Amino acid sequence: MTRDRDERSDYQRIYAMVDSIPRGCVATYGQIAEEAGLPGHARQVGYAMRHLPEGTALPWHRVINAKGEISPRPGSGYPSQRRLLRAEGVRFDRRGRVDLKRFGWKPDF
DNA sequence: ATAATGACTTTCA
DNA sequence: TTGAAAGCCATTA
Repeated sequence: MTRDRDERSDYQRIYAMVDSIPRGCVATYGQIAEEAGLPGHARQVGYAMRHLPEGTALPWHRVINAKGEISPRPGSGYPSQRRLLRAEGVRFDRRGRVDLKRFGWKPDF
């Protein structure tokens, strides 16, 4: 995975950003990518998440797409993410969408 | 090396 | 409001 000498490269930044998301908040892929210094790399953020091990301590469940919904990923983890977010105080509306206006994470730089 | 893929985003209809 | 199309770029084959 090209992580032999570029350990603190893009992926590490992405992971750091995700890990910096406060509890009870959510951030979009594009937001993370942009704040991580990777404008337009929203997809790569998703790639990074997909490569995460199952036992990761990273709060990947706080990362959602621009629509405010959970991104449809393969396998089953959708209900898990929904449950985790709800356990943190994030409210979902009828359609299963999160109000980014209220729960959207504001990076402090 | 090129081609296909995807846990995205934005814009237009 | 929804949905389709194009743009985007690292990763995979």
